[in-house]
Amino acid sequence: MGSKSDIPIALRAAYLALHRCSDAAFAAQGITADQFVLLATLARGDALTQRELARRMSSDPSTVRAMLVLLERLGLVKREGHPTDARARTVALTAAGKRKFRKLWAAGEPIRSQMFDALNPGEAPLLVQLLNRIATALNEASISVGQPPSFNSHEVEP
Amino acid sequence: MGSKSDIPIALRAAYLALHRCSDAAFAAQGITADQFVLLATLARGDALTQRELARRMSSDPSTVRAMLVLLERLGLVKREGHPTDARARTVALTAAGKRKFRKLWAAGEPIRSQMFDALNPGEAPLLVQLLNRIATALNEASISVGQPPSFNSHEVEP
DNA sequence: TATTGTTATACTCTATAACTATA
DNA sequence: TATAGTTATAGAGTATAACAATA
Repeated sequence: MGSKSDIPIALRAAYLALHRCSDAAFAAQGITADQFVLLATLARGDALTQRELARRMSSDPSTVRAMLVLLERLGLVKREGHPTDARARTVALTAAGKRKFRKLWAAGEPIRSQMFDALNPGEAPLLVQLLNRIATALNEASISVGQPPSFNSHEVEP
Repeated sequence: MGSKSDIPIALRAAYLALHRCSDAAFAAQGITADQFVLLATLARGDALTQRELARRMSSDPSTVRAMLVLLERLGLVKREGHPTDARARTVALTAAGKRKFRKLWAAGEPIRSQMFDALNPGEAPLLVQLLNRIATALNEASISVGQPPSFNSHEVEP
């Protein structure tokens, strides 16, 4: 009964530690940990719709919109009309946004190293795999609860 | 270079999935995931000071105070003067708070099971261990950055 | 002097619901 | 009818700084 109920606790403690370290590391550049995640998501897949961006950040379209308005004011992202779907808008990093992200990525390197170095050889991929299994299980569960059975095309990464 | 930068992503995805599932599971009882964590922390160690409570939740005294005011209004926790330190106040669950927590714990059982069942035998303790190592590494790092070198008595659990 | 807690304050993230304009 | 995005709105968590009372 021990480790089963310890999983949520350990997961929370690790994530909050990461979040605080990230906030501290990026504060000098006026960026929050969550804003960094948005920028990083754009950096690895530009010209996403807001919906797709929200999905990849495992966030909410409304939340993402508020963040985009903020980052647009800082000149780090730009939104343009979607080429084929007039309802949608595509989001991308500006040139300044790309420069900013490179600096942020460098500022975050010590954090990634600290996490990686806390593990023995081979444990990092394993950890990632276990976390992904858990995330998938939880997300599938919430679907089956919230919606009637249906076809769900459910991929994690492109 | 892959799994190293995947760790933060996977950690975030897993935690946010947990947080959303928890919010959904507790919403019917008018409690948030974070409030549940506070109640659970009190349930396993009653009569803590607010500072100690904040530390164990890896949160902030000011944040915890706001949550306590809210939970006190709901009649789930009570604060009393500390027996020996007149500055401090001890926090404890009320009888209603204990009943509430038992119901919440039951409501959260499916979530804990989904996480546990997503793992193979023996992987759960391993995952907890890896997460704890990461949290410790990150917390120690933030201390050594934020403060001049000094003696730091740094334990995780009593 | 250092510490516990309170207060005031502000900002970010989160999320729902109603709305528009397209598909 | 369903979807993409906007708007209004609300609340919850986070955190800093100044302050009182006490150690």
